[in-house]
Amino acid sequence: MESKGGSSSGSTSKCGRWNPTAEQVSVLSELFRSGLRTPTTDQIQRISNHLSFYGKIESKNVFYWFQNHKARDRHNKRRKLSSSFPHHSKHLNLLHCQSLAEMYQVSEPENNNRVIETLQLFPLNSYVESESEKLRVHANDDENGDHQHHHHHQCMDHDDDTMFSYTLMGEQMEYPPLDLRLSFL
Amino acid sequence: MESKGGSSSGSTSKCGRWNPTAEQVSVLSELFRSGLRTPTTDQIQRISNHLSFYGKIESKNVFYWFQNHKARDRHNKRRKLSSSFPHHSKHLNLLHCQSLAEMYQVSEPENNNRVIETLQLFPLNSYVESESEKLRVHANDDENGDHQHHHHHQCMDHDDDTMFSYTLMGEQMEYPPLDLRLSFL
DNA sequence: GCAAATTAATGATTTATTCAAG
DNA sequence: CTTGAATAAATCATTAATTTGC
Repeated sequence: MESKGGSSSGSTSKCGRWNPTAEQVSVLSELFRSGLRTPTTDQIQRISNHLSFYGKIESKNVFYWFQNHKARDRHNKRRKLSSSFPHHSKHLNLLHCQSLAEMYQVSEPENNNRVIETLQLFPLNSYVESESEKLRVHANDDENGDHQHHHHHQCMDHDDDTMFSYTLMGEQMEYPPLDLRLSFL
Repeated sequence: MESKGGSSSGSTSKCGRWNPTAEQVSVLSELFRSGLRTPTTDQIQRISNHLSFYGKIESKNVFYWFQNHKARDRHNKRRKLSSSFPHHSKHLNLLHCQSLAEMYQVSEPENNNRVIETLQLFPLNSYVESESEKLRVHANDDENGDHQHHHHHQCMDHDDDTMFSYTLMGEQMEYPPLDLRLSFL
């Protein structure tokens, strides 16, 4: 609420640290997106000048913003790459590949094999994957039987890859309660 | 009505497309609410396995469900956010894709001169994706403005790089539009 | 009550962007 | 500079809800 309270000279926050307004962040993000990564001193000065219209800002804030943003962006990208492997890329992987396991057989994670501990039982305490770190596991996937080749017409071939139900377990069971049903993760 | 007619192997519908049962949707929603957004192949497999108890399902259905749900959730949140911005007046409520103007980098006397050749306007509400989602900012290393792929899209197809004006968005605005605000560089 | 017609949801495809290996 | 990998956005398409006339 305070981030845009003062239109120009941000009086809201105690001047502990720069608190960018939404507009400032937008402009900075756009500059970043446009390819600007390490602005020159001159550019920093200009950016700061113009952003001062939206709130209190100093040149060093701009400098730090770009530095932090560059680093975090790189970090995020790296994490994203390492943690998510191809499930599906268009219909190449998921739909056309006979065995995804061949492609996705990643090595066994050392000790982090199981997934999302928080979810394992009751997920009532909502685990949120935050921007700082979404816990993600490169679990070795066992076979994924996604082999479909569907063309533009329906009549889809249902290779029911995972066709076993709880009836295997013997008795006729009711639907398990919702919260228990999540335990498979 | 018939959506759960077949308890397990959905024989009800003609296999046009997956028709999730209420239980399946419940579980998926619960997982989503718990923070799961892009399940790994392994997770998809498990989810599909366990949801098959409630009806016919395939892995790709799980995958698509999460994709769609994530996208639509994000979309809804974005719209909600943008509509709940009574703060700054007029020009702030640009919703989706609109590329209003392009701007050029003025020639910097220095050699370090980033380009910013064609900027599409970015959504102003993009600074908050959702409460459980990371702020996504992207770098772009498009240095020399050679876009070899421009498409015919309906929403944004502005190639006239010299056409822009403030008046597009209204008459008197407090803040210049974002893409123009970059012209100070 | 019931279906044809219409609308709203949502499953499934296609397209556009992105970073980063090569 | 090119291309691979992986989305996320946008779009297409089909199913369910619902409206409507009988």
